[in-house]
Amino acid sequence: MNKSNLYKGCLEPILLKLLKENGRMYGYEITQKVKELTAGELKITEGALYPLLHRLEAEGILEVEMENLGNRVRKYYSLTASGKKEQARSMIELESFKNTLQLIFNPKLA
Amino acid sequence: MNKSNLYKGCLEPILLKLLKENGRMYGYEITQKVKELTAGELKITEGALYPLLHRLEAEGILEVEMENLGNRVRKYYSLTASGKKEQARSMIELESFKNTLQLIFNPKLA
DNA sequence: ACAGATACATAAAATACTTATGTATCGATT
DNA sequence: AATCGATACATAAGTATTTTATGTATCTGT
Repeated sequence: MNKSNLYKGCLEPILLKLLKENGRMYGYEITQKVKELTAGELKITEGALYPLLHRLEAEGILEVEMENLGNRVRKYYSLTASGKKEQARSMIELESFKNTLQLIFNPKLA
Repeated sequence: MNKSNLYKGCLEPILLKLLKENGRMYGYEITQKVKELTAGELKITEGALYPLLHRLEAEGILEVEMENLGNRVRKYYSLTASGKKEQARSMIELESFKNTLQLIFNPKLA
């Protein structure tokens, strides 16, 4: 995902957040959106993204709609009802993660 | 390290930070300190910690002093000069990580 | 006609951690 | 004196996530 190890484990929450914000997105669009949002700091690799999309679809968290562009196919993903719950849970987990890091890295502020 | 995947990649920065704050620490002490600081939220496992300590020592980032407690041995680790640089670098990386996540999860505030 | 962008996909390797297990000492309790 | 939980080290197998590399194919602008 990136030069820094820190982003490991963040791809799923990022993906869920983007789908929540944007309704439906396709893979390539997601990679571009993240690059844009982070001014190039974070680059989602396709090798990480596509398998994740497939897994989350298999788990019923995402659903797919195929769309034809002339001769190409585009696969739009969106959150299912279960996916929306999972997204909310994921955000709570992220909050907790941030708070925990605060406790270690900014003990004065705690 | 924890139930959440998010902490992956954080162990090294946490360790370096603790050693910076406390001068020198031994493995078991580190696991207890993290548990204490985070009120039990984050538990460093020994299976993750000890190999990391060994690796960082091999890389010249940490140095060890053995200490005898009666019949037991305790291994105190501290940052080398190179380790101090690495610690500083690691904190900058963590800041950048936090800022990048902001851009994705709190786009309004950016 | 070609290069670079768009758009999907997978497989092997690397990485980082979890889980399980092992050894051994120490202190407190029964 | 025996047992248990805490202290203190260590490693190995398994799992999960991501990187790197590779592949296919279309579209767009030059």
